[in-house]
Amino acid sequence: MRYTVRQLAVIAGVSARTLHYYDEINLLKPERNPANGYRLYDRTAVLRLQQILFLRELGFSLEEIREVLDQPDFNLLAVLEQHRLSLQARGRKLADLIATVERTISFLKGAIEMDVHELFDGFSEEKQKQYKEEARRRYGDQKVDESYQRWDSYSDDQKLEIIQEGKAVYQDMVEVMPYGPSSQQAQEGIARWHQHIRHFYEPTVEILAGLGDLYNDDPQFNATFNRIHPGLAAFMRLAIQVYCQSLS
Amino acid sequence: MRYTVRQLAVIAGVSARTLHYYDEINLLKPERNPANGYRLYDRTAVLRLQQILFLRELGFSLEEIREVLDQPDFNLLAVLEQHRLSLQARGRKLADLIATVERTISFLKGAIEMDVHELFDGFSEEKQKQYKEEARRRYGDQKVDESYQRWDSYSDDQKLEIIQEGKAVYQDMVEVMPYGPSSQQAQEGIARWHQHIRHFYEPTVEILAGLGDLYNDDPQFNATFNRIHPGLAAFMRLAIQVYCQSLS
DNA sequence: CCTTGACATTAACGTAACGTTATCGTTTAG
DNA sequence: CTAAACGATAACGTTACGTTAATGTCAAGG
Repeated sequence: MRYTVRQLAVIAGVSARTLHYYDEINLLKPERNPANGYRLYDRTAVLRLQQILFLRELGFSLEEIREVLDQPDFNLLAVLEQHRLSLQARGRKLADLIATVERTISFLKGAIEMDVHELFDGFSEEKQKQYKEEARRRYGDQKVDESYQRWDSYSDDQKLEIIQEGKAVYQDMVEVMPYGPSSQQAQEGIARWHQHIRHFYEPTVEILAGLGDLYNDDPQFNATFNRIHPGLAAFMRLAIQVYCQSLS
Repeated sequence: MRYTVRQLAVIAGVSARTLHYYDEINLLKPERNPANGYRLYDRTAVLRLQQILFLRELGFSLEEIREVLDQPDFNLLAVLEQHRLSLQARGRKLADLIATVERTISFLKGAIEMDVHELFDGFSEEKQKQYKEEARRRYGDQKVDESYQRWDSYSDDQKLEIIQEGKAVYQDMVEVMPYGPSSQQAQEGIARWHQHIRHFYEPTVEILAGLGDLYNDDPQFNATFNRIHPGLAAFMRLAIQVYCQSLS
């Protein structure tokens, strides 16, 4: 009994194109019917296809499969052991990747909380208290409480949206850096930033200037800004100072 | 400061071709020097490239990266969560694959033990006893014990080598099947097989003939041989019979 | 005998993300 | 002024097929 392409394809659960391709790359060459050129697969071809599909499922490339099958005295065990090692290496890489993505996710989540309320609570519990106390000293209990209320009144979606806006604001600041901190462009950027932080509280001139200092003097804030772009923290402080002068 | 392709490529640790390609697919389009058509990458391009490379490291496709970056209000967090899920799915697939390979390896190792001493001990404990008793009845205690000693004297590596040789022997038998069991080719194959099984014991004519019968009459042996090639068991028996006649 | 539908064939392009020539123009160092 | 070094574009190669497209073959029915 010999099979035509489609017959074998159906039996083996592959496409006819796949068999054509295996023929083309000399991986599985069937006999031919001289009358019409049809491919004819006999039992040995079926067996070989089984082997091919088996190894393919194990993740071997067709090239490797051909090498293995065309080597009459190949050591399947050694090949499989080797293959297992490379699969495990891939697994480790994938695990690393997932870990990285997860770290990024939690970093972003943390950064959102931070970014979101960075003006008062910052990063760690300790820092949070520090900022809060400092804020209470500088701006009074009322302002601080009001700020928290304001922020908490947003839904999660709204919070996210605001964060996105914040990112855009800082990105814009980066782009106007070449024009200098007192340039028209930079001042427009700071004005936008001014609007933006209204989501957190009603900013007074002192608060604005204080933020400019905070961005520079606090190592973590500083790092955050300079990670967006080197020199951004310093640029922001200068631009904010100019902005505040123009307000008064 | 603007960078040329190579300059940026060196800074970012990618190839110039990569930058050409990103330009080509509209992922990162630099300015052009109108005089000579050279690409010019400014700071914003550098920033965008950083983002691209970051997302690429996380396993995003360039298509996805473009969608993400060109959406000004994209939700990076949601994208990452989704991405994490697909990575984890890939991880599960890989783990399944590795498990399959490992099962195959231990199956093969088991099969080797079986294949290796199949002539006396076979597959299950029960079968093993059956074969052993049958062997003792047919060939005597001494022969059987000697056989086990002989086999046990080999190292694991040597055992593996012998198994490989066995596979080659049976493979050769398949290839000479078309010539018939009494053909020159088949008889040479049996002679080689005869040599091969010396690794297990000193074969007498009775043992040889008995093995030919065993290969056919025992369902598991029969299946093993016919899995190598349909009809191999029967072919072996016939060829062995001819071989034994020529010996006496 | 002819048509029709289901099959067969080969040829060709498309995929993702570049690597690798190959040819040709431009810039720069000596 | 020349040669090296760098820029540009064009085009093919990679993997494992999927997907048309054009064309030939076979069995069954009218």
